[in-house]
Amino acid sequence: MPATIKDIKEETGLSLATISKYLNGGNVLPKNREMIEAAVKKLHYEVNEIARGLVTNSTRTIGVSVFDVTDMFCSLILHQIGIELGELGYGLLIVDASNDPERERSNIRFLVNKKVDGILCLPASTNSSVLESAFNAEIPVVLVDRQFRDRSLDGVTINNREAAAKAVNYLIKKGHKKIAVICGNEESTSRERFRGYRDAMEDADLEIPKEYILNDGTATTAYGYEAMQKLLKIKDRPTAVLCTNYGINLGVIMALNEAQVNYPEDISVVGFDNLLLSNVLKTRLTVVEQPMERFGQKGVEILMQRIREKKENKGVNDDGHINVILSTHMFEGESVRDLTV
Amino acid sequence: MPATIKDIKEETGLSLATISKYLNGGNVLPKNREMIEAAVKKLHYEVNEIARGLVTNSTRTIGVSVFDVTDMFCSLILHQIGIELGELGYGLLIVDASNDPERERSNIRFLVNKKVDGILCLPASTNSSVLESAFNAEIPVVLVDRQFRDRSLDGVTINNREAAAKAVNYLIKKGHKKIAVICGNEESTSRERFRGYRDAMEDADLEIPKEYILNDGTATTAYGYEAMQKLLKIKDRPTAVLCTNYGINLGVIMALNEAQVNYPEDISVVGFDNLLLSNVLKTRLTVVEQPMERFGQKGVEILMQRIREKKENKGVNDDGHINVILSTHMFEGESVRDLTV
DNA sequence: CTGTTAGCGCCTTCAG
DNA sequence: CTGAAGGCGCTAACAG
Repeated sequence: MPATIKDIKEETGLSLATISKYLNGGNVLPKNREMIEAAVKKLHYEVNEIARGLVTNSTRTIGVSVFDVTDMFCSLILHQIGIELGELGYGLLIVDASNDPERERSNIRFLVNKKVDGILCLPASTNSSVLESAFNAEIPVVLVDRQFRDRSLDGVTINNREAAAKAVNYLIKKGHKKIAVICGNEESTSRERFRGYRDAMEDADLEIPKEYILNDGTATTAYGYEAMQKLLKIKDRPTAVLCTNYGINLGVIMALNEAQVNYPEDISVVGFDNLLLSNVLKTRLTVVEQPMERFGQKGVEILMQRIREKKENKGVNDDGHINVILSTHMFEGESVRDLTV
Repeated sequence: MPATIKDIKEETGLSLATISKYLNGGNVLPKNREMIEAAVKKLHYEVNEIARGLVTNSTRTIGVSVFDVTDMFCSLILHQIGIELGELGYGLLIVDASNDPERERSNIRFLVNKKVDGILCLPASTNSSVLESAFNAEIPVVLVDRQFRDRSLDGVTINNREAAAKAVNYLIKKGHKKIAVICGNEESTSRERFRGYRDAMEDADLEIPKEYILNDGTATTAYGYEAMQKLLKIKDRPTAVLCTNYGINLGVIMALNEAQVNYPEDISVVGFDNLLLSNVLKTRLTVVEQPMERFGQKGVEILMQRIREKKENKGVNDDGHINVILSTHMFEGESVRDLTV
């Protein structure tokens, strides 16, 4: 059995209170300090955070729920959040929804039951009801990357609509007129990016044939692959395609390679996120870059603020939300052909 | 404040014991059951796992420490472990070492303080001392993928030496004689794979020029990139290169693309792990496939066994270790040129 | 089947 | 600066 504070009381002859105070950084007589330190070492004493959490009603632990750990986007954000939280002396409890809303719901409940001080969520679900248990327990929640459809919460995102429009405008500037889009039909990000695509096309008075819109699946590599195959079969093939996320982009590249269709020669490709993939491909991809580190940074920052407020006000205040909008940047790779020359 | 068991006692008039029993699946009179259920719903009651853990001295939570969350290999295993543990009704606490042994050490301590019932570890460190705090607390630990240099623990691995030899023999069978290797110099996997490479070369009486051995860095994409660049500058260029892990493989592909060196025409490439990359590249990679799902499955299985044993024997028994060796498989892509034809 | 009583390991008043 | 006492929320014997 691991040593408890009692064992070190026996060892030192001091009282529990004194030892506890020492462990929490309080002032203790030098000789007592030494005695305690010696006992701690000798008995391999480690604080029982469970017991501590019970009395302080705070675990110094943040729950992080991601829609899919194997998704590069998620794991990069997890990485960043881990660093951020580590510096603040907070631990993090990571749970993976594997893109399953039901699992996500029970994951959140798990976090609530574990009494995390706050939750950062990259939701798989589109409806805020997955967070019900957190709301009931009055645990602060901050969304990262995605928002819900039914109501907006504290969060950090980019302006997805604008970003997609920027990408399309880039294509237009390069002389493209026949531009297709492949995007998911669920998450807020996909939906907003689709709107951005449409905005830009309309603003440029460009027609959008029905078969140029591929948005009847989830934003995965598998869907990107499938959608691109469809696109290649169209008689009036588009000269460019917008992939509204990293996964789709991967799938598109797979389909192009398989069909021996070259980019940018035969078709131009614009995607999102300048992650690993782009560096491994012979032809570097042109993409909308998101500030990956800042998602985590800002998310943690907002969450900490909320936790502080809750402690001070003795309750969650319900007046409005903070929504940080990060800026994006077009990375010019070599996957877009310039048709104006 | 979230509701406690006391609140639902007030609400129902029942005693704490009855309510507790109900919550833990015990038998209760139907009408009482209904009362409790109603109160639970009304008050949004959720068990406080912290308090429960304190008294049961078990958190039904497993700690998982990975060397790098952003590493595809890690995240796939995390995914699998999450599913496995979910089915068993266990939660998991994920911590990320970011390849930093110091961080890993404090992460493990964090898990210990959180009183996890067991730990699954994909270590960043090469020495078992990072797990000291877990050993002291007598928390069962199972290693996944990697072993330590100083002593072996319960774990699940592949036979890395054999796997690498298999890959080299494949190259030899295809007529290659000038085979280089790029591998890390730290983790057990890299070291073993290097030995396997040497075994196979020696068995075939093939010479290994010094400059064919690139093993003075960490097994990362960056190192793979750098090492491949060096390899390309050699006068007597090898006809094939063995990449001892996925990251290195990525880096190698990057370097080849950049230098406009084609594979398998100009140089053949064999790597490890048939992950995303292979599907995205035009030329499918020939690799040693590891059974990704089984790492997690077996790891969880062993850990659960240890936890059970500990509970029964009231202590960790120290007689020997379980080391499960998973089998591997050569996946034949198109990245190896057949020199025998 | 239900209720009463301890106590898990720790922190936090409050006296001394 | 130190000690004694109470309690965080829950479960685990018991006794009824």
